[in-house]
Amino acid sequence: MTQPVRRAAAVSRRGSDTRRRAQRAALQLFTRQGYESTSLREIADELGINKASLYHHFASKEAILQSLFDERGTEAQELLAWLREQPRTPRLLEETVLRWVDTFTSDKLAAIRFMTANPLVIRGLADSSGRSIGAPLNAIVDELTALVPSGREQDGLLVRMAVLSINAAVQAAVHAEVTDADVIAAAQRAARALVREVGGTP
Amino acid sequence: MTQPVRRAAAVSRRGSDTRRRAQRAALQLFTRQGYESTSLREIADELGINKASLYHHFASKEAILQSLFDERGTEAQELLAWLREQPRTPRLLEETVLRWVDTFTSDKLAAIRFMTANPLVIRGLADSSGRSIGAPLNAIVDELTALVPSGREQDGLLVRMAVLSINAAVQAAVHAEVTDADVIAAAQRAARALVREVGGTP
DNA sequence: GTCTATACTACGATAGAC
DNA sequence: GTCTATCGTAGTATAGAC
Repeated sequence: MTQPVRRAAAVSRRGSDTRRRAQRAALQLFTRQGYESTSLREIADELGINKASLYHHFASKEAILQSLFDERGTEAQELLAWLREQPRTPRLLEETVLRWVDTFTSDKLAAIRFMTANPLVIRGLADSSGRSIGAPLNAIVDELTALVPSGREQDGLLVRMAVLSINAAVQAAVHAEVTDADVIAAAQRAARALVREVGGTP
Repeated sequence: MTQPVRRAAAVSRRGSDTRRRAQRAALQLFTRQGYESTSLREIADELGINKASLYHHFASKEAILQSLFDERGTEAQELLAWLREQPRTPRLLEETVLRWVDTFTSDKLAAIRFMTANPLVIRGLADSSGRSIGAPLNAIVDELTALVPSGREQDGLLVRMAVLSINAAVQAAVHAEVTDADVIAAAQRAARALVREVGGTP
C-alpha cells in the first residue's frame, strides 16, 4: 500500500522514458547521418523496439524532429528584448555580441552540431506558432546590422559571422580532436575578433 | 560537303550538352533542397527529358554528384605543395592563410554553397582515387596547425576557422541580400582577423 | 506500450523499342 | 539519345491483436 506513490515525478514532466530515449537516439542519428538518411527503423533499432511502436510516441517522423526543438532555450528572445530597450551607443554592437557568445554552453553543442549537419532541414523548420526556428536569432542579427552604417554590407556580414561563430567553430572542429570547452572558447575569441574587425576599419 | 566540320569543338572537351545541363540543374537542386531530397525525376523535369534518359549520361545518382567535383580546381594541392617547401618562419601561418583566401573567386561560390548545404554528403564523398574530397584542404590545415604551439587547441581551431571563412561567410549570407563580391571580401577580412587573433595572444 | 501485418508511395535503376 | 514500361526495394504510415 505504500509503494507506487511518486511515479509521475520519477518520469518527470514531459513524455515517457521511451519517448525521451527516442529523441536522444534521433538527435544522434540525425547529426551523424542526416535527417533524410535516417529511417524510423534505425531509430527504433537503437531503442530495441519495433518501428511501428514509435508511432505511439510521435505522430510522424517530422514530429520527432519538431519535438527536439520544443524545449529549446529562450536566450535569443531574452537577448532580443534586452537589445530593443538599449540606447543606441557605439558600444552596443560589441556589448550585444559579447552577451550572445556568453550564452554558449557545452550542453547546447549537441543541438548546434545537429544544425550544422542539417542546415536545410533547419531552414524549413517552423515552431508551433509557424515561425522559423531561427527567427529570434535572425531578428537579433537584423537589429545589429542596423547599427552598422548602411551601404556597408561587408560589415553586416561580419556581424552575422560573429553571431554564428559557434556554428563555424563546431564545423571547424569536425576533423579535429578538441574538447567542447575549446570549441566554445574558440567561438568566443572568433566573435570578439570579428566584432573588432567591424569597428576597426571605419 | 563543307558543313558539319567543327562539331567536337562546339560541344567542347567533356560531355554532351544534355550532360552539362543536367550537372547544372543537379547542382542547383542539390544546393536548394539537399542531395537526398532531390530525385532524378526532378532533375530530368528541369531538362524536359525523361528520368530514364539521365542514365544514358550518368551511371547513377551518385555519379552525377561525383561528376560535379571532377573538374574542380587544384588550388589546394598547389598551395599545399608550396607550403611544404617553405622555411618555418613566424609569418608563414599568416602568409599561407592570405594566399588561400586570395584564391576565393565568384565562380567558386556555387560549389561552396553546395558544400555548406550538404556537409554530410561532402564528408562521405571520395574522388576517383578514393581520397576524401576535402583531403588537400585538410592537409593544409594540418600543416598550419602544426605551426601553432602544441597544446593550444583553441589556436588550431581558429586557424581552421580562418581557412573555412569562405564557408562561414556563405552561410552568414543566406538570409542577407549581398553580392558575391561582398561575401568574398567579408570572408577575407574574417580570415585576416582570425589569424591576427591567433598571433595576438601569445 | 509493443507487436505483426500490410497499405501505399516514391525512389533508383534496368530492359528494350524507336 | 530519348522514350515507355517495369522491377525491386525501402520508406512512412496505419490497422488491429495482444
